[in-house]
Amino acid sequence: MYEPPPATLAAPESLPVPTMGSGEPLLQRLASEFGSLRKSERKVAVMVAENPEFFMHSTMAAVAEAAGVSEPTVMRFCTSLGFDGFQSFKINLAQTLALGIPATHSAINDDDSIPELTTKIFDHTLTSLDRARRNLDTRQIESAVAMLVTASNIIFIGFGASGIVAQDAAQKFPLFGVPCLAPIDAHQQFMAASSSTPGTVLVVISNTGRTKPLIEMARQAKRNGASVIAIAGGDAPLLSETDVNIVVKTFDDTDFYTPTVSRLAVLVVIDILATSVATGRGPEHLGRVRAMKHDLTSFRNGD
Amino acid sequence: MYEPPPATLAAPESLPVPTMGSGEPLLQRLASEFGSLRKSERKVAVMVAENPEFFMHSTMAAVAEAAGVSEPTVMRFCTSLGFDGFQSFKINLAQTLALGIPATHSAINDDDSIPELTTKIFDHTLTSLDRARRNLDTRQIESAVAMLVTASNIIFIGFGASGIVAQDAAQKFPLFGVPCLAPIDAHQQFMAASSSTPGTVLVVISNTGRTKPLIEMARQAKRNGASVIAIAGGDAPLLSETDVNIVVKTFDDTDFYTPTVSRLAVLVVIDILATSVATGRGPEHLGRVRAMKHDLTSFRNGD
DNA sequence: ATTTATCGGTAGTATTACTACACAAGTGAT
DNA sequence: ATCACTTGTGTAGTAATACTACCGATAAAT
Repeated sequence: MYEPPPATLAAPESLPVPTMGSGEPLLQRLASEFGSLRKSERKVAVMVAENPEFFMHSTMAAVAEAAGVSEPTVMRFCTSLGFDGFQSFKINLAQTLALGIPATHSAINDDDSIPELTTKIFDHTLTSLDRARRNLDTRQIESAVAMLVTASNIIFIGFGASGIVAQDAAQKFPLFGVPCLAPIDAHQQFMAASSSTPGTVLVVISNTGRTKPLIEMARQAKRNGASVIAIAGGDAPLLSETDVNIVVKTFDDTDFYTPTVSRLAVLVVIDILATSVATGRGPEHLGRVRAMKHDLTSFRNGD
Repeated sequence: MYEPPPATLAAPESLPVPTMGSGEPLLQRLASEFGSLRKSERKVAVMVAENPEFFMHSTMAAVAEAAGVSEPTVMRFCTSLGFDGFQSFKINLAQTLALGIPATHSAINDDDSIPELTTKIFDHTLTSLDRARRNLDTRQIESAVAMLVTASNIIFIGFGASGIVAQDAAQKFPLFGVPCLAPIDAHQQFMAASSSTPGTVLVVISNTGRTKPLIEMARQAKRNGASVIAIAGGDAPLLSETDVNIVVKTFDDTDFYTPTVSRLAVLVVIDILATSVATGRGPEHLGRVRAMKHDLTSFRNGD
C-alpha cells in the first residue's frame, strides 16, 4: 500500500528571506504576509503599521501592552516574520524607517499640508532609490562600462522625462571622454541613430521600455553595427533589441500625484556609468577633467 | 580675595543635539567630536567607524571585547554622544547605516571596482538627499507655492546641470497649470527675464548662487515687477536679490570624482513645488492632468 | 460531541543593559 | 618632588529585558 510522504515536508523553511534587508521593505512584507499571521499576532502587526516610531523605541513589555497581547506573542510575531528576535526586528524596522514611511503607506491627498507633502515626497523618493539600488545588477553596469570606454562617440535618446535624463547624460561628456549627442526631437534622434557607426554606442532611456519610435531607433543603430544599451524600468519589448540592458526598478507611479521618481534613479545610474568610464580611462584623462572643472569655476564667477 | 565662579558652570548641557537624528549623520558627528572623547572611548569610536555593521548586531559585551575595553566604557561612549544608552545608540546607528556609509567615509578611488563604485555613489546620493530633507525649510516652500499658484506664467533658468533641472521643471507645466518657459542659452534667458511682467514668476536655479549672469537676470525681472524665487545650495549673493529663497543643502562636492548630487535634490524640490501647486489649484485642474496622463500613455505606445 | 491540533498566556530563566563604587593615572600646586 | 585633587577606567552588583518551557483555552475536524 502507498505510504504518503512524511509530514515533516509541511514545514520546509519558514522564510527564504534573509534576516537583513536585501528584500522588500519591511512594512511592505508586513502587509503581504498579514494573512499568514495568527489572530493575536495581527494585533501586533497593525500596531507596528500604525505607529512604527513607537515600536522602535519601546521595550517588548510596552509593545505587548499597547497591542493588548502578551510578550511571547510579540516574540512570536517577530520570529514568524523570519527574524531572530525582538531586537533583530527592531533594528530592521529602524533601517526601513530611516528612509521614511514607504510610499504605499502614505498616498498623497488633496488636502495635505506643504510639510506633509514634503516629507511624503522625500520618503517616496528615498525608498524608491533604495529599491533601485537593491535591484540593480552590477554585471549589467560592468558590461555597459566596458562598451562605453571603447566607444568613439555616444548618443543618448529618450522622450519626455527620459529626454531630460539624456540631456544630463550628454552633458557629462567630459567624463565619458568622447563626443556625446542627445538630440531632442524625434527626427533628429532618428537621424543620429541612422548615421551611427560601429564605434557608436547608443544609450536608449525609456521608463516603460515600450515606446515604439525608440525601439525602431535601436534597431536602426544595430543595423549600422552600433552597440545599444537600454536603460528601462523593467522587462519590456525594447530589451530584446539591445546588447546590454540596465534595469532600474523603482516603485510604480500608480498614483498620479506621486512624481516620477524613476528619472532620479536613472540619473544616479548615469552618474555611476560616467564615473566608472572616467576612472577606467586612466589618470591623464582625470587630470584633464580636473583642470576643466577648475576653469569652469572661474568662468562661472566671471573672473 | 577673589572667588572663582562655581564649578557647576563647567557642565551646562552635554549636547544640544536631540537624541534622534535631526542633526548631522552619526558617523559625521563621531569624527567631529572625536577630540572631546576619552582615551578608551576613542577605541570604541574607531571600532564603530571601522565596522559599524558589527556594532549594530552585537551586544554590549561583544563590543566591549572587540574594542578591548570594559562594558561601562561602551556605555559612557554612548552617553557622551548624547544618547540615552546603548540601545538608543544602536537604533540610531542602524538608521544612518540604512542610507549607506556616508560619503566622507568612502571617497572614490581610481581602482574601485564597479560594485564598490555603485554602492558608494548610491550611498552618497541617499545620504545627501537625507541631508537636504533635514535642512529644508518648509516655510520657504510654502511662500514659493503661494507665489506660483497666482502666477500667470513661469520662467525657469539655470546653467549647466541646473539648466537641465530647469528643463525638467518646465516640462511639468501641466501640473503648474500655466505656460512655463526654460530657455537654454544665456541670451534667450535674458530676453525672457527682460520681457517678464508682474504676473511672471522667475525661478532661478543655481547651486553656487554666485553665477553673475543669473543675478543680473533676477535683477532685470524684478525691475519689471516680476516675482523671483531662488533655489540655491547655500547663502550666496543671489539670495539678496530675490523674493523667496529655497536653500537645498547637500554635501559639498569636494572630491571631483563624486558626481553632483545637488541637482537630484533640487529635482525633488521641484517635484514638491509642482505637486503642491497642482493640489492647490483644485480638483478640476487635477482632472485635466489625469486625463492628459492617460492620453499620453496611448500616444506613447502608438495605439 | 469528542478528539485533536492550534493558539495564547503565565511563570520562570538566562542575558543584557545599566549603576554604584573603588582603584589607577594623570595634573597642578605647595 | 610630593601630596592633594581631578579625571578616567575597570570590577562587581542590580534591575530590567528578552527569550523559553509549559499548560490551559479555543477553535476545528471527525
